[in-house]
Amino acid sequence: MSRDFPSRSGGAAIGARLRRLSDRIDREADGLYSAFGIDFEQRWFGVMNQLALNKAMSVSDLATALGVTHVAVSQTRAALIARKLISTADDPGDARRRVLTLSAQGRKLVKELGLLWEALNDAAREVDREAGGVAVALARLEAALDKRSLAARVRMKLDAPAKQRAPASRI
Amino acid sequence: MSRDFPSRSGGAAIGARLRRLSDRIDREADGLYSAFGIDFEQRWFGVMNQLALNKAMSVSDLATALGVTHVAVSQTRAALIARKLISTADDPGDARRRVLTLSAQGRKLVKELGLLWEALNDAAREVDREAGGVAVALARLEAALDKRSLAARVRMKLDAPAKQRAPASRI
DNA sequence: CGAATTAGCGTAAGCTCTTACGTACATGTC
DNA sequence: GACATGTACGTAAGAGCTTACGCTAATTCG
Repeated sequence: MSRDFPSRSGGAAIGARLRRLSDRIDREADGLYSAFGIDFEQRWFGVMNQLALNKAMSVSDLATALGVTHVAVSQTRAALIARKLISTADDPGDARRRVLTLSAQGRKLVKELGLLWEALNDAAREVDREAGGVAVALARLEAALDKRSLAARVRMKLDAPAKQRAPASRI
Repeated sequence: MSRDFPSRSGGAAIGARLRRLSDRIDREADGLYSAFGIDFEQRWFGVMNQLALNKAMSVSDLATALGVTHVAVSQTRAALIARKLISTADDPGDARRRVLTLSAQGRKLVKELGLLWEALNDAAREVDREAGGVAVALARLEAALDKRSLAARVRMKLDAPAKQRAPASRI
């Protein structure tokens, strides 16, 4: 909570806001799977999608592709193995690596989900357009922070004695 | 993980992305507090800020203002009471309610944090401008989803037999 | 060639929210 | 006045990530 960036719009914390947004989207997707009688969870999407696109991937490759830690991928790996949707094998070229692939059952499910995923994607694009490009804005936000971190910007502002600051206005 | 909305930019899941962004911002702010020798956590900001602005507020008022559940506020309340930054009292007009206020120590800390918060806010606005208005885009995203949910949009797309769809393109 | 360093991955525990539930209180209805 | 319903809030437990750690394997360096 209390993550403000920047904190306007009624002072709603952006962190909680972002999380609520993503939770909402996931919940709606989960609801669609249920409505279509498909035993699937949106949080598996990334791994299943990547394996459908790339045949076989390691835990660390998936982590990089999905932008999460290898631990999160490992946790999803365990859930998908339990449901027999993927399988793993040792990498003959590197004993440290595990190669994940879709099982026959997993491929079948991905095929089944194809139309729904396509429609989800179309709907997501539509909403993003209406919102004026959230994804692009987020990419720019990441780039801006990479260029100069928030902490560095704050330090610059605190070290600028000549500049006259507006009166304090917390939000 | 695997939350795609929409899923491009290397397929990074927007959910994880949003969370990483907010975690990053919080961590940078926490780092600044440490650098200035101030025992404070960015996650308390919302509650402390609201109490500084509004004198006294109930748990549910804070929850509404901050856009989180009352449970999250209650959890923060406990942490801030443990650190003697706020205090609570019964509401004479409604025995169900607890009124939270800044303690003397809390007011002193808020005063101490004033300049840093202001600089943080300026930096946040600056980054938001460079990113092309993330907060505004997020507000529009919420509004678009309120207008028509993602699930409703998906259903419309699946129920559109006349429209010819492009070949399946998972991302 | 052996030691040091880096890489891959699984497990445990923590973070910061959430939902579910229960208790107490306030309000509305008959 | 009694009962039903709604509200406020605290606690327990869960979600979905994270960090920390440890083990094994591969690579680098002297």
